[in-house]
Amino acid sequence: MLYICPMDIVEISKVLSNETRVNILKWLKDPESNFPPHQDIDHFDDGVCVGFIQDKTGLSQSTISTYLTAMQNADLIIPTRHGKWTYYRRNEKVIEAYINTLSKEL
Amino acid sequence: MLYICPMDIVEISKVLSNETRVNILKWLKDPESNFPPHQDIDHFDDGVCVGFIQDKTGLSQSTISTYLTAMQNADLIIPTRHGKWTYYRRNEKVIEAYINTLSKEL
DNA sequence: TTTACATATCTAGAATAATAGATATGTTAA
DNA sequence: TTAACATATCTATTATTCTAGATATGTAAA
Repeated sequence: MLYICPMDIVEISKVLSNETRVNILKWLKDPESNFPPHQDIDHFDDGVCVGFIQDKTGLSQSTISTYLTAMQNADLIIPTRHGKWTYYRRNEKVIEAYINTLSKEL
Repeated sequence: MLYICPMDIVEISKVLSNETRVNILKWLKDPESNFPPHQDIDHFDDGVCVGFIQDKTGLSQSTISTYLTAMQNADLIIPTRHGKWTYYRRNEKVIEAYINTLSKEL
């Protein structure tokens, strides 16, 4: 079981206090249903590229990049670079640990 | 099982994105350990009065009142008036429902 | 019926977050 | 190499949150 510092509750809650960021996490649960197929690779094993996420939200590229960086800093998502593209996938262990921590601490 | 609208994730996460508010929720889990006994009543059945919460945080009265109002608006705590004092206790059902919703939706 | 007290609300300044345009960085293709 | 592209970072503006002092409201005691 992954240990999440109780102080992280605040940091992760900050990420979840924005609807777009919550939606991104939800969409990444099921990329096949929520995004078109990638061109260079035929799977979503490393997640979804930034451009697709941006298109889906309708927000600017810089805003989405900022959001994804914040989510990555909170360890909620994991980036992988493939050529020109950065793919983001959920960090299931941290998400689960966060919910477990809430169950215990909150 | 209480239904929590997925949109409430954002509202409740906003409450939890502040360390003082998280602490208040934690303290209210075990008032006997975290607060002195009340004068007029010899129990914490309806929670803890605002003044005690304010003392514990060290923040101003108006700030704590604002926090408690926000937490009440998010249904995380329940107020009860006894004479001059307002007591706040946790809304366990909503807290549990929030965590359940996160488990399913997030 | 004043006075004191507990809490809520109003008002405002400071701090932080949201957001996008411009620019920089890193990658691939020509 | 240059050019094109994907993403990240910088800069700046607007919006929201934090926080407290001042004031209002509601309750109980004198």
